[in-house]
Order: sequence, then structure tokens, then C-alpha cells
Amino acid sequence: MAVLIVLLGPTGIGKTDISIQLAKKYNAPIVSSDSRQFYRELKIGTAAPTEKETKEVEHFFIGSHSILDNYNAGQYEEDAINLLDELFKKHNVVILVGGSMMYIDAVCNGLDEIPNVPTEIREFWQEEFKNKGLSHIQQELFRLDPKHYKEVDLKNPKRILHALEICLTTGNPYSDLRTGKKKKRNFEIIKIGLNKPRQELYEQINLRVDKMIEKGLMEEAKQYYPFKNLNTLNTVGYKELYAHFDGEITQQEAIDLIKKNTRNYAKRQLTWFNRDKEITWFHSKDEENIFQTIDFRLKDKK
RNA sequence: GGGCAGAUACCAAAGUGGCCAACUGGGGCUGACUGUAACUCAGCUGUCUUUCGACUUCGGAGGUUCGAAUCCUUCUCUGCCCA
Repeated sequence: MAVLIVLLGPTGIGKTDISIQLAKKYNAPIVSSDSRQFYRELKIGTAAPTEKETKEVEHFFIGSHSILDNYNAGQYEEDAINLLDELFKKHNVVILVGGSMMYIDAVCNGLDEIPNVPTEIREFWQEEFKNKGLSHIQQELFRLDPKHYKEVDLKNPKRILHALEICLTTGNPYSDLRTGKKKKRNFEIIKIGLNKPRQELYEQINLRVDKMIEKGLMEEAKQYYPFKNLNTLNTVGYKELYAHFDGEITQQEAIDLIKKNTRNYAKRQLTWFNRDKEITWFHSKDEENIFQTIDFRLKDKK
């Protein structure tokens, strides 16, 4: 029986470490569901697994893309599922590790079929928003997709813009495509969540950011400064440094901001994960119990 | 020792007799989120209460006043200046 062990949790909790132990134990390859570790240019700032680690255990979706690529959760779903089909031919167990909430859900539950948006359409709505404001795009959404207008967070421009993009791309209301249906996968899923008391998590995050700076995050970020406007670089650890390079804030302010934004991100991850009742949670240091539980659940599946 | 300035909620910082449980920012907490998602967005942040509302607060003590974070006296502490 093919089993996907999903190891998730907030950033900085220690997922990489445990994933490698699990991989060795079950002779399982690791598939990343970290939407920023996909990018080979972002190593230090995403705390990507080291070369040593990726040699020890087979990893996928680590450094698989460039920040110049246009990648998204929908494509990831397709790519990841195809990959898993291949991997399960040779392995009984595969490990999915990462903290990108929607990407994990894409693999476990699937996303609706939504076409990619042409650049011109994306830019068109962005201009509309920039020039005419939020209320204008709200009205446009009301006109093009009244159903979604009622459901969407009307104060959130990104969500409205996305809906409008799809309306214009397909010629139909976005809500027509939103089924919310869960896809059936041909593998079993065991979801393991890693967490620890908030204060400890935050301290660990703060420390990790300092270490990233020591390891040369400034230099790494500087290398891609010319691309700072890319969405892929709208990432904690980089955007703050670009604000510093632009002279908006001091270096220390940038570092403190990275810490804060990472903490806030961790909290957002936890909020998302808390909705998922399939997750079995463990203290991140409670390795014995984690391994035991997984062992037990694996036997159960056989 | 003398002079001046200041002490407000977790922090910073407004308020200078009633519209003040107290602007605002930070931080924190809680939440939303099916596609650019490490994005983006929302609510809360004195206590009790689901709400209405009730109660206790603005360094301490005392006083003036119908009424004080705001005025007076005094004490404590902090900063600056003169010795």
C-alpha cells in the first residue's frame, strides 16, 4: 500500500531534520512542499536542506525551479502527483515535508481546474486597481461574478484581482470553476504536525534568522537584487533586505523585521493547519513518539 | 546641594477639567484564505460580560471640584543643567 507521510508545521520547527531521519528509516524519498525551497537561488533564506542532506536522501522539489519561473500551486499539484505516481512504483512510503499550507492541500486534496492567467490580463486588472481603486474592482467583480462577490473577502485586493483575472481569462464567472471538491488520491496519507510552545518557537525563529545572516543571507539577497520585484522574491528574508538596500530601513531594522515576519508567518501556518483535523500533532522534540506513531499507522495500513 | 523637565496600558507615545477605558504606532493575540499563498486580508489587545453594560485605571498619598489622566500640595523615581 502506498503511503504518503506528510510532515508539516510552522517554519523553523525542525521539519527537515526529522524528515531525513524518517526517510532513512523507511528508505523513502522526500518531496518538498515548501513553496520557496523550490527556487535554487534561495538557499540560505529558506533554510533549504544542505547539499549533504540532499545527497544522503533523495529529495525532490528542492532547487527544482528558478526565481524567474512562473510557478504556482496548481502546477505544483500536477507535477507533484505525477512524481508521486512514479515514486510509488518503487517505494511504499514517500515523505512530503514543508510548511506551505496551500501546496500541501494541493497534494492531499487537490485544487480545482483553473487555467493559467495570461500576463496581459493580470497586468490589466492590476492597472485598473492601481488607477481606480478598490471599490472599482469590487464593482467589476459584482458585475462579472456576483456569486463570488458575496463570498470573497472584499477588502482583500489580491483575492478580488484573482477572481477577475479568471473571469476575463475564461469568459465565465470564477465561481463556476470553484467546486471545492476533494480529489481521491491513490495513496494513503498520514499527516504529522510538529509544534512547540509559542515562545520557544519564536526564540528559535529569532536565532535562526541571526544564523542566516551569519551564513551570508545579505550576500545571497544582494545577488538577486535586480529581480526584487519578482513575486518569488516577495519572500520573508529577502523583501526586508531589499527595503534596506533601497535605503528605507537600517540593516538592524531589516533583520528585526525578518524575525517578526517569520514569526507572523509561523502563526498563519498554525492557523491554517488548525483547521485540518486529520493532523496528528507532536512536540517537535518528541521524536520517539513520532516514530512510534508512524510505525504503528504504517502497519495498520498494510 | 540648587534649577528645570518628566513619570499614561506589554513598549513607544498623544491627551492637559466633562465628548477618556483613554488618539496613534509597534509588539502580541485570534482569525480568513482553492492558485503570484513565506502572498494578501480582517478583528481583538484594562477586568468581568455573548451583547447591552458594569467595574477598576493614567508613579504614590492627600486635596480642590458637581466632575480630575488633566488643577493644587507633598512624597518617590528618572533625565538634563548649575554647583
